[in-house]
Amino acid sequence: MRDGAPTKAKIARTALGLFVKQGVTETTIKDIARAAGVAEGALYRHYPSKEALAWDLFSTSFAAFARELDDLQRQRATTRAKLEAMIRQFCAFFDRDRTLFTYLLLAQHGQLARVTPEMPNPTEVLRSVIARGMARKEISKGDPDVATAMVMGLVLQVAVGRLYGRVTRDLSSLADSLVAAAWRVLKG
Amino acid sequence: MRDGAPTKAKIARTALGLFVKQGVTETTIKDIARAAGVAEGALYRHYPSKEALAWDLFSTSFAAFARELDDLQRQRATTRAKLEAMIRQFCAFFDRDRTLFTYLLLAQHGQLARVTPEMPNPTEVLRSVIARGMARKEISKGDPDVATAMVMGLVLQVAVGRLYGRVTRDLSSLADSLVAAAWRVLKG
Amino acid sequence: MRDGAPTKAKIARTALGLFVKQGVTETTIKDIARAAGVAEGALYRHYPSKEALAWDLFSTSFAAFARELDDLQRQRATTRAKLEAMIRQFCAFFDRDRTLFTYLLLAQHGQLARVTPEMPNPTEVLRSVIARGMARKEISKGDPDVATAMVMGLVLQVAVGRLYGRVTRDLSSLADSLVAAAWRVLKG
Amino acid sequence: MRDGAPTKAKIARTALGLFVKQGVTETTIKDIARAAGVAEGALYRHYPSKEALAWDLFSTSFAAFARELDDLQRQRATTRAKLEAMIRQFCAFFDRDRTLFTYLLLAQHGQLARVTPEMPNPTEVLRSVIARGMARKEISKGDPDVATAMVMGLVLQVAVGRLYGRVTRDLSSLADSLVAAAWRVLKG
DNA sequence: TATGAATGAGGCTTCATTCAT
DNA sequence: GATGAATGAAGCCTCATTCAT
Repeated sequence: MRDGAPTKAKIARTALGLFVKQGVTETTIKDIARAAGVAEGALYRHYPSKEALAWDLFSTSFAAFARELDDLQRQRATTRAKLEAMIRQFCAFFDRDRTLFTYLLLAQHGQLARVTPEMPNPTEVLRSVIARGMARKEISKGDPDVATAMVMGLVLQVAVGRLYGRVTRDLSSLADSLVAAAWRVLKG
Repeated sequence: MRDGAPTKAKIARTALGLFVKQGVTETTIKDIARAAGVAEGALYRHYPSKEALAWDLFSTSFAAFARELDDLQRQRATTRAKLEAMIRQFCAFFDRDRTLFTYLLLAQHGQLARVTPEMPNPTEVLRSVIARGMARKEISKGDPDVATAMVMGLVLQVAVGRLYGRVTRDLSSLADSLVAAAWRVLKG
Repeated sequence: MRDGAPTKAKIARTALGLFVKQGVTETTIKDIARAAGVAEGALYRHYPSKEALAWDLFSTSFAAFARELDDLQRQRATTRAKLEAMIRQFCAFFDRDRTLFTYLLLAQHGQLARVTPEMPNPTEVLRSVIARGMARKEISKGDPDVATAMVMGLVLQVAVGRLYGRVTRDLSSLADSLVAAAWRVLKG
Repeated sequence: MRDGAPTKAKIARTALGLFVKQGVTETTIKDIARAAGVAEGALYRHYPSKEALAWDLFSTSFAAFARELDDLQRQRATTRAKLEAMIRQFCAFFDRDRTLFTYLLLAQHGQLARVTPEMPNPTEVLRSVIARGMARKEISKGDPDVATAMVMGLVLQVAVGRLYGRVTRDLSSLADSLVAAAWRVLKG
């Protein structure tokens, strides 16, 4: 993080880490500048405001992850296969970049409120898979929103446990268990 | 002489609502005072600081809820009955006081970080029930922390869905489904 | 200081102590009330404001002390006797009520600025004795204001030394030295 | 990029004047900022707090003045010459920068309480000269702390008189009288 | 582009004073 | 007379943003 990286990337990465660790509001421009090794004013050369930085960090990756999930899901035929691919992707994402995962899916900053229905959205992708599965009778019928929440919660809360150190194995190594549990929840 | 108790209660309730809606940091003393219909200084007769107010609100009810869960659990014999009682309690709590539930269990303010191991803790209560159930072979063996996270996530994420309006039925009316799903997760 | 004394006296004495120890501005009504064992509002039954309290404490005793000095001085014939009587009175006053002495003569609160020329004033009494002594040629001629300051400083700074613990004997036991020194200063 | 040094100097000088005129506690950040012609926040780029500013102003010059006195004293052989040099330095300092002199030696803000025994200290310098003079029998024997207080008071109170307008000549022009008076006090 | 000093609005808190009881 | 809760102005300080260099 010293100097090789261009300033903008350095700022983005540093800010992400601080946003996750302390929250967006609690992170000051000075914090970011100091940690990134640049001057305070430098940030404004690349982002119009702190809020814009927070949103840029969020929206870019949030949509990208949703698209990844959707691509994966499309390449599978059965609900079971789609679900499995998606959960494995969640786990892989977490293990690869815990900080970004947390920022997108666990942190309760205000960004989520700015997500519009048109934006690609991981929860929506999961929901559509589940709803289709119900229609196809591959899983038991029920409220698709409730089912989606259950599966999402199942996975995310284990990620939280990993974050806090209560869960000690990598998420990827728990993927089989997560998939099995999710499937039992959906299969009824 | 005037009785300060009603003012204190008004401040506490108002602050809770604002903390949940906007976050603790984002809520100003002026916000609280205005919404509670008191002067800014009034707050400081009842709480030493905004931070202390946020913590008092959290810690008092957090521990109380954990104790409720524990009492319930003790009065049941089987793991299944314990689990069911606890999940119903979560649902009832949510339906009765959504704001408080959110503040204690969903909001990501810094309060959770201040919970000490000695404090009664809802997650710990659930974990001990699950760990015991595994020992007694009433549920399938596995990492109790992972299982706890799964069940907790299952329930909490549905509460989140309800909060955001995606789930439209009261949690209590979904309790049966939640218990069934949780049981399938644990039963293996 | 518990209860026997009437409230007003209790407040006055307590306030004086705090004013000297911490300064008037730095002493709050709450400080006074707590130390005096009364409610905050009680003070306003006896004094219109904190400032009025500070001034009352000052002006009453300041003038009284000046009158004492003046009485003493009048009862002596020679400048030497007058000077000696006054310095002994300073010492006795300090030893008897160090706190009040400090408040009147050493503390740099704003009260001194409110002293009007008509008010009896210890420095003025000393000055008139010195000026008369010069006129009578009992002491060497010079600027009476300079001479007054020298004598006053001589005595007061020793009081300061006593206060801070650098000087360890009571002022009264140093009175002879102080008188002798003052006299040498004035005699030229 | 802008150079902060002039701003810092402006703040320091302005604050010093206000601290002397009204006292530290009675001087607000707004007062300083307005008088210095800068924004309130500017102060905090140069000093961490108002208290730190007050202390910095005090401690820097207090120690420097003590060192000056000590240098002067060392370059003289006799107690009489040392005393004379020091008193002349007091007078010159007062005449050159009355405000700073007042802040260091006359104002009763809390700074004096923070002076540690290791810090160079004008009173200590004077005391050591007097103590040595007594040991060498150049002046009459006695309590060196009492003698120090007397001489110090002699000089300082004349400065006070000058400040308040009762004494109308510059201190430097009174130096001879002060030295003579101090010497009479010490010579016994 | 980068730097970091300067700005100034606004946040948290204190505290003299008032007032209902 | 006394109590202490309530008021609200004002103080100190923070921090996103601007701007001279």
